[in-house]
Amino acid sequence: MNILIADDEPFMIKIVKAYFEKEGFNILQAQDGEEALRIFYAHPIDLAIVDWMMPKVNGIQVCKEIKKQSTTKVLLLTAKGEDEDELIALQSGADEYVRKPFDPRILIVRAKKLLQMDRLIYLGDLKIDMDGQKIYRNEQDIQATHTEFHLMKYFIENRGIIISRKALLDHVWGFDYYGEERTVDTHIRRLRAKIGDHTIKTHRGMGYSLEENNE
Amino acid sequence: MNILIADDEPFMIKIVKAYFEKEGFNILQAQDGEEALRIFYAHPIDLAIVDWMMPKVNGIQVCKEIKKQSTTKVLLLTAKGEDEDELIALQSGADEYVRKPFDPRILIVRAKKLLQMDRLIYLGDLKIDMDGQKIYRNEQDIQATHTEFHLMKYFIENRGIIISRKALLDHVWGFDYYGEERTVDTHIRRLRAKIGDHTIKTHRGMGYSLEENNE
DNA sequence: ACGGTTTTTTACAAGATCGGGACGGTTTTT
DNA sequence: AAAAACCGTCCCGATCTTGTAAAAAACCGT
Repeated sequence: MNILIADDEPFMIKIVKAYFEKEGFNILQAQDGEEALRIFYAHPIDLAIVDWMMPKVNGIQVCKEIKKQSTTKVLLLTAKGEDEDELIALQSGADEYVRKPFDPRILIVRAKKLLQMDRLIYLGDLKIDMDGQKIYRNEQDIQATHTEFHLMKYFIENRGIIISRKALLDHVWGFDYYGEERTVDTHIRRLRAKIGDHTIKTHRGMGYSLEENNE
Repeated sequence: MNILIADDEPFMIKIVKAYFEKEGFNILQAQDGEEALRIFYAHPIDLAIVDWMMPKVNGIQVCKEIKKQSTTKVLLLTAKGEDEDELIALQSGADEYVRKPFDPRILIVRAKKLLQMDRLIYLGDLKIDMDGQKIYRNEQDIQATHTEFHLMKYFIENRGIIISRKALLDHVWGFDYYGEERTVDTHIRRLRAKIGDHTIKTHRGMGYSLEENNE
């Protein structure tokens, strides 16, 4: 998850950065609006946390520019406290608005809400969207088929533990499915080809398991 | 659009009601948490604006109850002003949090944002006017029909995720619609003809999805 | 090192799914 | 009233997915 923080106060960036990195986010930083946009165009940003008052290009302009190009989430920060400003912020397309000074935990909560972290699962270079039924590898949709996705889903729900072919047939294909156990092998193989060999481990005579740490 | 307002101060309800009705919303009101839930169960509510401090059942509880049952949006109102409270509010599942006293216009903006109204969405060479019910391609109105627009709207509200035909029938045609699933295909085809083939992607055996980046 | 067993790989045919064309019925516009 | 637009359904050919079988490779205890 890449988060861009744009603020002209180095101290502010330092604080926010520290909190977000503790939560496992990857942080990119900018000191003014121009730099913010340059970074935005050069990297895949999931969320931009932008201060309103910045040199060169202000936060509102950055927000509008980002929103014109993409669906990247934007959170506006501001030292101002007028209701009027909040209106302008929201109308410029910002997804969220937080007033300075703020409790950093609130920023985290709001950021996570914007990023819909609850439906996304990260596993090494993989990202699984449980709602969207998609699997990404290095941000690229691997185009998993129906069975492949449900296989992956069941592995994730039982990650780390060894699952027998029978259990997989029962849960992915349905308990009333009648077919060869070896069919599972083929689908494991197809899935492996898409997500990388290392992620699903074979346990001879027992079944397969999804490994937490791949490498 | 049905909005439920729950607050124990009649004056508060009166103000909010007035503003929202001016915007064309249909308002239902409750004086305490118990009444709020009763109304919620009896009517299709799009958004619940709930005061934290209420007799019998408080706002947090109402929020949790609503979220347990549905995906109805909840906006919490509060006279308190602690950051701590905002955290509790968001963690209880509330979608938005507004402190009293507030500028009614902000409440409107936030409500509309939650309801995904009044928004212009850009998607490659497309522009979708959620409010005006129009879709433009290269600034040209593509003259989408009623069903086509609502199909598009639902895709946008769930962009990037794979949506089954059944889900589309349920949400675009209505959960009580009885008809062929393949009808969806035909409308997808007609929509594609107007917006370009690339935007809506087919996922064999799963459904369709609206892609963020059309390359 | 060997032979039996289990897993991986390859190949292919059956089956399911989808896109597009066409059509008739209904509603809206002219 | 006629014409146009819109909607839902059906069908067919093209395409993708899936299950199975069979060959190749890997594994394991002796």
